[in-house]
Amino acid sequence: MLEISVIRRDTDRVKRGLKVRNWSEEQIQVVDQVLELDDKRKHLQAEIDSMKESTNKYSKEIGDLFKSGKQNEAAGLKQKVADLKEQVKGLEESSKIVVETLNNLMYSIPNTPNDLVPAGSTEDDNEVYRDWPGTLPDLGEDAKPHWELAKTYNLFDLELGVKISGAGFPLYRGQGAKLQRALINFFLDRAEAAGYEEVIPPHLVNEDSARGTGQLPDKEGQMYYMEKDDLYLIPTAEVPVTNIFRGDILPEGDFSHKLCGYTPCFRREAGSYGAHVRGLNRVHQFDKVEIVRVEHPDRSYAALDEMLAHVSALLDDLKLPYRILRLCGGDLGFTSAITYDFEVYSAAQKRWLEVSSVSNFETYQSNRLKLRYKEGKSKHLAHTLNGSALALARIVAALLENNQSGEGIEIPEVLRPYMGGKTHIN
RNA sequence: GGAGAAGUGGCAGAGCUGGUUUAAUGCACUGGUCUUGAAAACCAGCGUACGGGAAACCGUACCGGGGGUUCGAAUCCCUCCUUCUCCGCCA
Repeated sequence: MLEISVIRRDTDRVKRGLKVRNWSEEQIQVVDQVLELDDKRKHLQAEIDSMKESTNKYSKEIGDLFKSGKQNEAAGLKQKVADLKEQVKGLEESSKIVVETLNNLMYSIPNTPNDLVPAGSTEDDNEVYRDWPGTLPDLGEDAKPHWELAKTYNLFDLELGVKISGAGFPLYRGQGAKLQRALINFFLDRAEAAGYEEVIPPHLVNEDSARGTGQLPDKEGQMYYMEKDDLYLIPTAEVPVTNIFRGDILPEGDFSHKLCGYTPCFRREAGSYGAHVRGLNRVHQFDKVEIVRVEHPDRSYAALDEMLAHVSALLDDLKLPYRILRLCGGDLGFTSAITYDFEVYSAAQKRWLEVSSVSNFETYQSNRLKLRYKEGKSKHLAHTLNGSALALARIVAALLENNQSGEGIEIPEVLRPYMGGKTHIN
């Protein structure tokens, strides 16, 4: 969440940010409410503290009286303390309500967008940051969508997934399963080569973790929840990997934190049905390699550029046509200051599929995580970033469609070492 | 899952018959004295959060989390979590 000190100091900027996110003037008033409540909170706290100071002093005096055998003189003081405690109790109740209300409001304020983020309300307002320079492949009318190709070559089976689990849980098999494995290994090897340390994190996380990266309370309905154990299935590796740093204070200059991890991702995607979610376009479980960085505020945007270059290189090597979008305020994630989406062109469906999202959260997550770094004697919130590199299901969809031919599906050269040297799936 | 033990500041570790504990002591760390330099020795400092203050500094809270008893809780009670030992189960 935003720092209260920032809301106080840069009130106008915070409000402008909400406007970029398409908030109404009325909604934006929440900022003023927060400041009022914080004042209230401080007042109450000061009052409570000074009363407690008195009770502490009286208690000490009582102790001294007892030790010097003047028990009867303590009675009056005891009464004073009892009265004060009664008052404190009342004030603490008020304070609790104020703090709770304040926190809820704070949680409801999204990150302030970077100045580069265009205003806008829907995905149609996203800015094309880098378009595909070439012409898009035209496979003609005979081109098959990936779900048909999957049947032809026995790559994945959605009906079996339905039988075993339900809609949206694909079962990969044969060359399709191997292709998943190949892509995961390719992505991990590339991340490792770029200096990211590989981690295999837990796939279920507790509430603190889900809150730390901002999935809670904003996206509660998006996650699978295990009530019996009070755990959430991760919607992305971002959650367990970023939470590695929850509560940390990094030593001076210690910004070598580049992590990558493969995990399955689980998303409820409630209410998303219809033709546009066919096949692998939108599923409840998919595989993804994520890259995560913790950076000094002065260098986080340089890191973001590196991450964009990293993801671009992956897609270049897979020979998939793609474009990069800079998300507009209305489409920007709640916790993000700026997000670039990568979309690949899926030639049979003739549509762009989002395969990566690379974001700088600046201090929004680190404030919730209490992730700081030391600089001299002071401590400051670090910047956190992450990006998909890459999400598999839609990459597979595009790969199958774009690479189909009479000889089967051509395997991109960079994947062949992972596919037993084969050039085609057939 | 069952039985038992334990969780104290960066680490180790006392306190746990409730009130000189503002959490002892050691190590680590920082500054200083000494030294050509270093080590050793000695001296001093050394946690986090919130609030007040220009600052020095002051106040409050924190001894796994939450709640309770009491004028007063690291210390007593309840509850949850975690770790360790033994047993059971198991990839």
